[in-house]
Amino acid sequence: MSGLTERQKLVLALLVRDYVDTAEPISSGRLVANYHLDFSPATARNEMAALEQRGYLFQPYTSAGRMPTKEGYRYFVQQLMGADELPSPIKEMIRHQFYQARHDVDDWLSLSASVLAQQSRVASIVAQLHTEKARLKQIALLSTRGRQVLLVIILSSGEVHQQTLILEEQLPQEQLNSMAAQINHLVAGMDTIALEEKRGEIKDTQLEEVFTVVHQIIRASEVISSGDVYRDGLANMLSEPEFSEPEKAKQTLELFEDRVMLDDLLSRTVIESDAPGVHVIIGGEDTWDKLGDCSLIIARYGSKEHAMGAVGILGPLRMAYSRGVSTVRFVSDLMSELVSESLSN
Amino acid sequence: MSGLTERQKLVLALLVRDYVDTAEPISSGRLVANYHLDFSPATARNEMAALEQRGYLFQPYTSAGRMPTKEGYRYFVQQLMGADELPSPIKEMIRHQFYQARHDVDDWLSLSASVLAQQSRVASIVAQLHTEKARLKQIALLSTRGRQVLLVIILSSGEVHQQTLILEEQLPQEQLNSMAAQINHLVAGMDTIALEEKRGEIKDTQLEEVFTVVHQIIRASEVISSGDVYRDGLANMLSEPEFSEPEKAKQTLELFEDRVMLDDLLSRTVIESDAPGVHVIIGGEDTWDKLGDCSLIIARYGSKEHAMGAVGILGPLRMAYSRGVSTVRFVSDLMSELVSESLSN
DNA sequence: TTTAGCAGTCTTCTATTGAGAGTGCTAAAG
DNA sequence: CTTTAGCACTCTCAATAGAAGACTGCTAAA
Repeated sequence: MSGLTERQKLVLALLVRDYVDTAEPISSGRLVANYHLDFSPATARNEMAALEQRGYLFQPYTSAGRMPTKEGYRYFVQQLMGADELPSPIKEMIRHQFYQARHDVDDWLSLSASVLAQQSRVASIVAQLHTEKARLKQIALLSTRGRQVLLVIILSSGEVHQQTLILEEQLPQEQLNSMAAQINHLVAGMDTIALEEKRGEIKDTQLEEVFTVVHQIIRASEVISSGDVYRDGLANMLSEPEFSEPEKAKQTLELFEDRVMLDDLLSRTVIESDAPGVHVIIGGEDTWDKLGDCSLIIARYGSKEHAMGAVGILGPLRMAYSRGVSTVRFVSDLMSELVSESLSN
Repeated sequence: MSGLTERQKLVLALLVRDYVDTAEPISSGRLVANYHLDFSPATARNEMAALEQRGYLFQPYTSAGRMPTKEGYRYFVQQLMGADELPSPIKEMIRHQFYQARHDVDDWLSLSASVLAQQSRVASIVAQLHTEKARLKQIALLSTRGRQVLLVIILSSGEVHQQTLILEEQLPQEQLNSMAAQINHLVAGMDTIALEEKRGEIKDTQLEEVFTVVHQIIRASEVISSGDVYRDGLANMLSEPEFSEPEKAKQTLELFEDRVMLDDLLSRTVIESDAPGVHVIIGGEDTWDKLGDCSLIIARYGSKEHAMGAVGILGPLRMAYSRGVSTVRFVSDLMSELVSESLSN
């Protein structure tokens, strides 16, 4: 089986485009008229039949118009889709928003999620990831109130973890400082294995408790997984006609609420695959079955060596892929830029 | 207009109960048969007509069964609803879950949200609030990576804020420590006004930058508003028949996604009202119009002095109020207990 | 190879109808 | 005076049928 003819590609591309706009099966006549094609509806019909033969199109019922299959979307994205750059004014606006948030790194993440949701009109996901082997840089212990103490852990990757502990008894800040200093002195730069070996050297009970928590957190960081996940634009999704059946909507929402699934999705796309750039996963099948009838456009930001993460959008199969890819690429590039800038000195 | 007769109350209570179960208009015959009432359907019809007269019931169309109005639900909740305690095994299970999370205060919040969502089968909201006038307790500056520095701010209420700053140039941790010590020495215990007056005493540029951020954060804390908001159980909602129309579902989801609206809702229920205990807000009208056709069951946890937070559930009007109130009460009491325990020394 | 013409197929819309559910009213019974 | 049986009436809902419309696939001609 050889490739598609140029005309078949044209028909497929236009059909996908039209279907994404209208969400209705596209007929031969409609296609020819809408795009002023220089061949007749009958010819278009022949081509459409050929495309159906190959599994790129299907009809919801005999003698209705045709819609793209998942395969059809995949072919479109891989072979036919052109770049659909964001308009400059929008790019400028986004840059400006990030500029205003430049002082607060944490805001970048929620801002990314918000920008993606707004631009793509579907749901967005932004996550911090850690891939590097975790080494402890330093910890701090800060008295907050009563017996509550905030433990802040900073890893060599720049990743920050925090946890509120409840001590056996209230301790003054000075003593907490000295405890933190002891731990820092003892274990700075160590990974989980080296850390384990140091355990014997700790005598004090309180200190050991803190040590245990530090150890746990660092061990948790060694598993490839994501930290905070930011989401936005959920409500966008529900406007799409594909989610008018509550069953579908519920499934998708559950996917979106389930951290474990998201983690899995993110790590498989972004971490395991070495290829940089934007990944497009169209619908679920075997490996991605969790995705169901949704598509994911996702990209890594930051560099492999540094703390990094992933930004992406999640929408129905019928999605403006071209625009989506551009948006995700733009935002991930921007994030990479900001991160690397903030690390230089 | 005098109150309802006992029999009217009975009819209303049973009707609400039945309607909450079935989501279908309840007919006189059905009510009498289902609950083995010792009067006839005709009598029930008369009572229902009287209840409709008062605005507690309505018919979706002539000669259909009847459903409760918002007013009907309100009367039910205020006058008729009995306590519907959680079963002991479930209480034990929840206690056990919290026990396992006892070391990590932050987990309490997400756990609360998860428990509420699971028990009530609707969506849950858990938020930390601050009501107290913000005073600075201490800050810390921790070098994370490159020019990025983590600023941790602890208020006298025990509230923790953090923000990642990007400095002009990379500084060693020792210097950051000394900067933090300077600021702590200068402004510990101060509120925003006192802080403003101290601004002049700072000469160093870097120090001033940090000072500005601290000032901003503390000022932001003076506005009554919530910090992190935890949500869960969104997918539960979509199973309810009232959200089968996508329009409704979208509205509700937007309410749930909109932090500003939630903040407003929370602060008005929980902070402005002095009454402790569980609040039930049924549907939106004038003051609560944002709520639309949803109900909110919410309670404060912690004590007023320590400004703690709120836990609640958000569901359709047709909600198991009795069970909902018990669940919210149980969780908020549990949280109060845990918090006060963690503060004692 | 392309295309006009056309028969055939399937959905969708509208109208109609009948069944069923439940009410309100009336008048009788308690 | 309260309660209840009986009944006419109303309105929804489901099913059916028919007509209109939208497209296709095929065939044969260009």
